[in-house]
Amino acid sequence: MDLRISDAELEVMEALWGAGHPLTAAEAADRIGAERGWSLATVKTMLSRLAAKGAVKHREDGRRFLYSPAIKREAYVGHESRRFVERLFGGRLSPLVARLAEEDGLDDEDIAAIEALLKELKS
Amino acid sequence: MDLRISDAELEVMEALWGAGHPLTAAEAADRIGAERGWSLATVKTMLSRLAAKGAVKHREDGRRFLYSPAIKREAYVGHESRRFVERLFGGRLSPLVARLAEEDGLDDEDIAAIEALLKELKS
DNA sequence: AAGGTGTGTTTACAACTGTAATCGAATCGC
DNA sequence: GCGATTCGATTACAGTTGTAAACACACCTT
Repeated sequence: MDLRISDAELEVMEALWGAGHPLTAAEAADRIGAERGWSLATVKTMLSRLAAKGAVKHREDGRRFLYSPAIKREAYVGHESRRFVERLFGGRLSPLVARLAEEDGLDDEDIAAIEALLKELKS
Repeated sequence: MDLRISDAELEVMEALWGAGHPLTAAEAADRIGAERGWSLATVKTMLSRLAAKGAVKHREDGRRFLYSPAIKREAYVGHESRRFVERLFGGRLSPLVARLAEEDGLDDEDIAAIEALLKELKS
């Protein structure tokens, strides 16, 4: 998967992933527009671009489209995560943890969750 | 720091950070060109753009420049890391760890290093 | 003195991004 | 039926990115 999704496009993907069911362009815009302050036109552009990239697919429903993600969030997120640790940390996660820890990017809850995960991994 | 450094630009920054002392454009190109296969012209473009962004500074040495990073690698990397976990994981690191773990993005050595870090943190 | 060589600077140009406006066709409300 | 609304599609347009080539000027070599 060599699929790159831009920041703005990701916003739209999150709306689709979050909905859990296909959305029209207008519905997607409703789920975003508020804070982001986007016009409907912008959301439509994003959907077209995402469709061109193969990140979303659409089914016709009368004269409009119902859009849904063509890739799973986990897959995309996993891909980007690997790319990221590769790019900045030589593929190792520990230096990232170290860096965030050093800047107080971690609270106790997060730390506990990570420890639990690792414990799980070793069993 | 709202500084964005592109993939190609980062390559040049890594050369400067890696050198540990100021470099001329030609020297920077030497430290990169090989695998990346860039022309000297490309490296010069990157250095100009990085200078314009304030990511590198240059001192004159006769009729050429000696370039050095204007920001520390740790600062940049920390900034980007926060941005990344914010963007995809709501600011929590644990889901990133979970995702990578699930795709075998972690080897034993890395896991041990993380555990050691966390243990350190709690003391 | 003249021609090559190395510098930074300017210009190039297509692809991708962010952010829409416009357009032509279909449909809905009345 | 006909104007208003709503779609997707097309076009816009400036900024960033990747990847350089061209240019003007200084210096070095012969």
